[in-house]
Amino acid sequence: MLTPERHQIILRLLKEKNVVKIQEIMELTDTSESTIRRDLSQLEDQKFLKRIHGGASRLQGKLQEPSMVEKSSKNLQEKRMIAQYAASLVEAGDCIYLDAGSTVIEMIGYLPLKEIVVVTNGLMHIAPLLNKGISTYLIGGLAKPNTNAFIGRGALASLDLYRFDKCFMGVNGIHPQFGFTTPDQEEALVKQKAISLSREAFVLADNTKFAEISFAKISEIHEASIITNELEDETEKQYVNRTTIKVVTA
Amino acid sequence: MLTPERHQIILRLLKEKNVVKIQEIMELTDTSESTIRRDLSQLEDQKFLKRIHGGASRLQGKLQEPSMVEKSSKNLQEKRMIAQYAASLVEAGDCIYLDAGSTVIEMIGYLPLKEIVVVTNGLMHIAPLLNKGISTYLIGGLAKPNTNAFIGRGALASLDLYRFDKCFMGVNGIHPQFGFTTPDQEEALVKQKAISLSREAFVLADNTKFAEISFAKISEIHEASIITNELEDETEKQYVNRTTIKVVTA
DNA sequence: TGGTTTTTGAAAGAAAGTGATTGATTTCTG
DNA sequence: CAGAAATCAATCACTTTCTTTCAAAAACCA
Repeated sequence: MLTPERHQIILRLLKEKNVVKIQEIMELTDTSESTIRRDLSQLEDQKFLKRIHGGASRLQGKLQEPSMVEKSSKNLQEKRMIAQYAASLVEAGDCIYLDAGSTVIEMIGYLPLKEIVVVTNGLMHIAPLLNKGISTYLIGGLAKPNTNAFIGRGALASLDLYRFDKCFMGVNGIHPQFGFTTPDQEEALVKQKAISLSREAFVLADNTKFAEISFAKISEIHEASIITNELEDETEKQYVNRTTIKVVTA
Repeated sequence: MLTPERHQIILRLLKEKNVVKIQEIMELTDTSESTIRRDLSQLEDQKFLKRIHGGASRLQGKLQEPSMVEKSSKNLQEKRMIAQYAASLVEAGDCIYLDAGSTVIEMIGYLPLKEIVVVTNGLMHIAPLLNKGISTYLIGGLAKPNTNAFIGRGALASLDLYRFDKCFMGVNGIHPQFGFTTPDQEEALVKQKAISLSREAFVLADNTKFAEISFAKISEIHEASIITNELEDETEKQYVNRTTIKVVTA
């Protein structure tokens, strides 16, 4: 695993949890303690986090925001392009599943108004969906702090009540060996189950995501499509050669 | 448990209660007295709190939170009194159900922080519960516009996964013949089911509510209590003669 | 391919965190 | 006010985590 990949994972974890233990990162990245320590030192030098005894903590204050805001706004337009295309796939009468996550949430604004039913595990999706007058179901389960997603046994059991025409999944990374990845195993289980209940699965991923726990081997998704923006080289294309890939351009 | 996590917990406790005992923190964090003492010393050095005999107290000054900003509504204060009393019934280790609704939501601020699990069907409850660091489960189901409650088949099925020590229900009205009432049948079904899964049921009702579809005949609730503020006459008391009634006064 | 640089994992001693104990101090109670 | 109970600071032994160092493995480059 490449160094910047690990760094991404660490920062993502921190964003969700405020505090991460070294032990935790070791397990997730399958690397040694030494390596993680070096990573944390580097990230601390770059002012991305603060090292603490036993791990690292997010540094709160002004220094954090500019980089994050900058990044999100830079990616936002690309996310919207992807989201808009994904939304165009939804047809009248469809029952669709929307995964929690920032890319998927952008779909809501572009969804057609006609007679669709949406099921989701994303808390933040509810308000905009209801605003559009769309029939909205939330699956139950344990509320996961900071990500506002629902996971766990309750979530899985609730999912069993539904069948979907299409599901749209967010993703943290795409890895040639592990498939689609996310840093939280519980979340991975929910994604996995939703996919299994859906006739077609679509994965929304901007091209920064091609670089954590896998929730589905690419080959396991039968009718999967990855919707992304421009890929920079052929190396990335090899990751997705077993699925349809739709590249959205400006 | 990492040091900053404990510090977070301590500060959160202080934010709620102004004063916190060492004993209390020990139980909540499952650490020794020595450790908590050290934590308190550090936090005092950082000017986050003031140590006092037996624990710590919030230092009053600039950093005060605007906790009682919204005293405006007369009804709100009565709701809060009722909610505060109801919250005081919750004990460490309890698994409780919180009904959607404006009176019940006021309970959240008064809930004890120790090791409780909350299950709810109220969308608006999630954020404040997570803010307090409480383990929070949402039942699934159809999102009902405007009330932000979850109802329907999915909600009922999700409920089946849980058992509650106590449940706290909002109510629209109390009627001598029909019992507790609510205008939406679907919501009534959810309330009914939650009550049936709970060892004890509490109904929160300010006295304006005494006069729609019943979700439970009063006699059907075995261990029910109504928590209300002052009742104005005996007529109203007759409504509740088959249950415990707790009248909260200022 | 062969040499250089970078990355990695392991090990040893240093540092920090933890829990128990002691005896002093404070608070409670009759 | 006096004895009991609770709380406190200081210390010690123990555990975990940290830093430093070094050699092996991997990646890089000509």
